[in-house]
Amino acid sequence: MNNNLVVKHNDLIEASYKLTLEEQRLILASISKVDSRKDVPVEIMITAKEYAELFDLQLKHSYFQLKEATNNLYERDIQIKGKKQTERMRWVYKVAYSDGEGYVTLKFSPEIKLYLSQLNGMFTSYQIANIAKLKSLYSIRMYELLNQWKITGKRVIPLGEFRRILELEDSYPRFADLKRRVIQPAVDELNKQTDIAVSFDVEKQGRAVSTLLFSFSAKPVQLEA
DNA sequence: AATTCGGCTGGGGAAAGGTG
DNA sequence: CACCTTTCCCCAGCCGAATT
Repeated sequence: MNNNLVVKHNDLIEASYKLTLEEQRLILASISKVDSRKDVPVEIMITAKEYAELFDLQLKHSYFQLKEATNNLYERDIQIKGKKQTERMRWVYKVAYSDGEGYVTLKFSPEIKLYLSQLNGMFTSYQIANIAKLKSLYSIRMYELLNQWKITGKRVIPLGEFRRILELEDSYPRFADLKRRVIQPAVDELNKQTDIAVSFDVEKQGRAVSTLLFSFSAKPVQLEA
């Protein structure tokens, strides 16, 4: 057993991608099996039981969820901003579901591995338990983006950058809608379900919002359910 | 211009419930 | 314990009206 720690290079935190909640959970469960100081295991195995326990789900529902999430994940891609180019790649290059045995295996793409292992500096880490209760699509991403700046407790993100990271460039053209359907729900959920207390403000250029300003701090230690 | 608020729709998450 | 289908409800996403 490990301590279910997720460690990602910051370029991965700020990469542009979109996953469903289940796919996101699968990725995080997989990453938690990687020792960021060492090499990524060739193949990672997740059992339905582990999955259910990590995210507090009923076991009988986790089989199908896990199977579907795994198959969907195979199709997902991610764009990572390099120095000169933005690279597009897949999360995994192989997945398998073992019928009758209740587990999946997956292999991270070689390129993705670069952001998960042999890390020294420029990475963000947190416990899965801190985000296990999050259900809203963007909450987990937001948690990571904030956590990256844990030392200062402040995160400033240009609006365009925020949209790029969450792949919301073509959605919610009106900022008011983005705020109501994405930012506010995520902030509310983080305040309710995680170990940090968050508030946010905006900066305007003329009349339009140009930058998001998040402030956050660790909540006083509370009892874990 | 921008905002908030109200409301509509489609799709998906997850609960309910059942099989072997 | 492993697996599957059906059903329901929530919410992502969009839009109009009133307001600043």
